[in-house]
Amino acid sequence: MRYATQHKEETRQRILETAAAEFRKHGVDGIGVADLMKAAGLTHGGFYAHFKSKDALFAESLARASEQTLDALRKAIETAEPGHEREAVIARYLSTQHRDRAERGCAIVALGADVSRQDAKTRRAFETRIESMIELVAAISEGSDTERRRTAIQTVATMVGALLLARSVRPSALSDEILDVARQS
Amino acid sequence: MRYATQHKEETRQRILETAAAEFRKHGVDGIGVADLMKAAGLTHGGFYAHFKSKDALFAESLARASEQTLDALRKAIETAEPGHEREAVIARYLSTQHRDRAERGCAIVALGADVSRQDAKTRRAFETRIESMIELVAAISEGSDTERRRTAIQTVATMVGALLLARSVRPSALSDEILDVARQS
DNA sequence: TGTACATCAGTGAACGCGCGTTCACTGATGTAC
DNA sequence: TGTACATCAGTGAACGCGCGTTCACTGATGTAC
Repeated sequence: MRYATQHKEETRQRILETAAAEFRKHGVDGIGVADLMKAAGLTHGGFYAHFKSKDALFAESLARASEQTLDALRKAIETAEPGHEREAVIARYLSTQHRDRAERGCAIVALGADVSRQDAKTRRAFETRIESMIELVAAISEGSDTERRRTAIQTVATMVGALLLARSVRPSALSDEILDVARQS
Repeated sequence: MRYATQHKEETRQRILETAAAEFRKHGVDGIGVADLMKAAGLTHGGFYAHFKSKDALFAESLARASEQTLDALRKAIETAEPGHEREAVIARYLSTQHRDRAERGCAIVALGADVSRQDAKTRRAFETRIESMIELVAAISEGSDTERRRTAIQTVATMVGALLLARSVRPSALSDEILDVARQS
């Protein structure tokens, strides 16, 4: 099947998009190339025409998932009532929807532990996204530059930790309580 | 090799202890039964005389790792200068040693995402440990019962999130900065 | 305009390998006599 | 006290299976004439 020039690139993007979701849902080692390709509507044989290896796909999927996380953050800031950006971001991040849909959620919570076991190159790429996330939150925080950065790091840490905790004990009263309490910080 | 009555139980405990460390280091799917047994100084064949399945071992290892995390917390509280328990706990949890030794560290950070993908029974068992951790931190916090609980949940969430972040971007200035900032909350 | 051909994205069988699990066996040691 | 035997924790070969990866092939479509 010979296709138009952009067809292969479209397929590649579809695999990447699918993988970014599936890896978050199942973890790096929780899903294989064949199932990933099936989820993208393809057979496993074609995979290596698009990616060098499963590891390479994971590294790109992590970048994609991180960018989606940052985009969701930016969107929450944009659509928030002026002066209430911080609350809007926190409410969205610590919502039950975010807790219950790991495949579309924060890459840090879903894949952070997996990332810490990856090679230095992958971890460094991840670092730039963490830095961007901190900067985004700092921009909607109050005080001097130093204070804003500190607040941002604390806020991000609390949100990430609360979501991880809430997700690991879900569903339960404790899970809801953790989201509630963290939302009010 | 016929052994003394307690010998088998000792071996079982050794496997469990090894697994609690190896799972934290590599993730549930990152290490297999054969390597686990080798790390415990045994061959893989004997595994099923001690545990029903790898899943069953993981569930028990998770409990073991969680108990170790709680014990470390209790020890930090006990050995702290009276009135400075909270600071001692936080300093210990957010130390570079804890960041760099996942296999001996907090089960939530190392295995939280894996737990969220386990069955309901395993998640419920994990919940009781999270609850204990919150109660332990609440006991060294200030204010009314309600305030102490809220403070504890926030503190635990921030510590967990900061450690996960610091570990995933390690080693870097950002990693150290996250630990520093979170320590001062 | 119609036809033959080249292209190449995607298919699916096959590869070696390591996984979780099973099982016949071993051999050191407690026990019976 | 010495010897024969039963026990059973641990061994290591073997199982089917799914993994990541390779590769000969297919067949729809763009292009050349």
